[in-house]
Amino acid sequence: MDKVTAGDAKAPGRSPDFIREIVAHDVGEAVAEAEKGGGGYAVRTRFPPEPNGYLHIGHAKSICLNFGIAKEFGGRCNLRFDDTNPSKEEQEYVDSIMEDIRWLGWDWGEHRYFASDYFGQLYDWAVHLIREGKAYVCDLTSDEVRQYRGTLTEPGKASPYRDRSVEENLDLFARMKGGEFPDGSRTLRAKIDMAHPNISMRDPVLYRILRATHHRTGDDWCIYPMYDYAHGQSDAIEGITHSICTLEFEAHRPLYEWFIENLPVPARPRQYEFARLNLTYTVLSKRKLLELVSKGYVSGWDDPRMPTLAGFRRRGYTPESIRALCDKVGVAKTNSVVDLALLEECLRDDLNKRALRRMAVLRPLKVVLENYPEGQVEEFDLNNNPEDPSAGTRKVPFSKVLYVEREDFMEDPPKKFFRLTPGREVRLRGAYLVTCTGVVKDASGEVAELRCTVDLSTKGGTAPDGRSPKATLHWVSAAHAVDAELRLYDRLFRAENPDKYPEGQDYKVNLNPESLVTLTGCKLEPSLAGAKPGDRFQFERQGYFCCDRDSKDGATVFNRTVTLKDSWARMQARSR
RNA sequence: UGGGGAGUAGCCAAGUGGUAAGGCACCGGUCUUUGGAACCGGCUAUCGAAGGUUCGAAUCCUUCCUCCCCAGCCA
Repeated sequence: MDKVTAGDAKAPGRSPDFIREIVAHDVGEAVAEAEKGGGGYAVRTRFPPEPNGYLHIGHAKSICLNFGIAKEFGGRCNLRFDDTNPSKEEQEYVDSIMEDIRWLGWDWGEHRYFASDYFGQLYDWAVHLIREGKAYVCDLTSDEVRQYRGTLTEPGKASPYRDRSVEENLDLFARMKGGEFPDGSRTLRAKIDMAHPNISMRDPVLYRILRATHHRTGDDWCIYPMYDYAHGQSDAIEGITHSICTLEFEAHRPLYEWFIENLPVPARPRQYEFARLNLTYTVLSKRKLLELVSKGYVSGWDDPRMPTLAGFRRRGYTPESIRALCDKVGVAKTNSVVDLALLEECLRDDLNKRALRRMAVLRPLKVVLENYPEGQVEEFDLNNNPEDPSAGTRKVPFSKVLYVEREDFMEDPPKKFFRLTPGREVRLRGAYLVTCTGVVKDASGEVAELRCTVDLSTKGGTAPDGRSPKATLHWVSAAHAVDAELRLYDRLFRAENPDKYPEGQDYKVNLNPESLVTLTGCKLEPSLAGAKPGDRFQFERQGYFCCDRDSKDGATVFNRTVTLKDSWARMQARSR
């Protein structure tokens, strides 16, 4: 038995949630008991994913809760795959789940288990229930079972097979296991109470016959335990003290407890329920995520628009930012929908402190500096991160022909537009103050090029007379620029609640047609040439970007993780 | 109309009989070589409603209202 430790029940600056309060209380009693010479215990939790899909941000909340509590109280958190339905579960999913939990920053040590590890024990316990007269083999079809179950307001009625003898049940159950009966022809059911007001207590199914190759046990079994029967007993086998799950299992708790009370299990875990995480502009149901992937609405489980951990990772989110979100949303029992903006803020807060700054021009507009010497190249030292002097500086080349952002020029600007316009002086970040002197247009009248003059006395961006333009622009030297593809991602759904749609439609009508805008021919400063997939940067004035794994030599690809806050854009939107 | 839960600001969420924390969003302002960041201020909540108990109620009692979950051989 692990050592009893109280740990720190209180995260700094935050009051403990109701589950941590329960755990702290239980640990307190265990410590007191241990001091009186009793056994006591250490906290044991578990994260129990079903390997039938990729982990998403909703799982992150559960992961942080379970692993977080174990860590804070000096206990342990097991990783247990709830793999009782081989028709939906795959090895690919168990691999991705482990990768994602590790990426999030948690470690289950040696304690990785599978419900399928317990199939033998679970079977023996089912036999035990039969012997006690508390379970029976039922020959009703699934339709009949449904009819016999009753409704929310009417009691069910007993299955005609409910009173089979122990011997007959034992024989039948063994033959179910032995493969003598076709799929779906019989079930093993608990004998509880067909009139119970809680429907999950009306003789729930424990085992069904199902011929499917299991990702771990292969074809060893043709009967598989149901969740309700497998979960609590798996908890008991592992010595779980606090079995934390989401609200929809609250009604199953009496059944969870019924099994624990009626079986010779080695421990008495207790179940607690909390509200799952929901986000605006996001769907998190596994069915929908699977549909988006399998029907090609996104490029895969790790498409940067997916709310999966793999998607967030590829998009450029940090594990720290996701953990910060989980920390900030709290743990309670109210159904809630958290604003996506909170997650974005967690990310910006993290990356603002850590991401190196770079200059990248998304939509290039050529600028010729008329009075700058032809062929001359200067190198400026720019801060890698103004928030963190220890991040140092890097060299950025400057020359006569540059690119600036097309959006940073307007020939006929509205009031309060501070950037480039004919006759106006702006600062080129870290370089010089320049003034727009001319506009060159192409045959169609589009602005093709800008002419500017440089004030050579403003080297580094400060004027000797102290004048300071209102705008500072990012730029890239044309001759030194690295070409890149930039993928500008936006929310996958345009509706705050994607599940609200017109009659006869479905959630997919809310898909955002502009969730991905791909830009090619973007111009990056040369220091970005060596970026590796996964590297994150702040492209100044644009947002945070992450080098994508699609990058090849000479063909760099960056994903936009999130934009910077843009008060100009907000102002524009408001005035419209 | 059965059972199980939940209602505190636009969104989360503390609060556990002593006079409503904090975060996000939003709105101002200061500062700024990122229209970013930082900093300051605002957002002044009939605590779902109505009764009651109490010197005192978001917290206790009663009734009512609204929302969520449960009728898979899914988890």
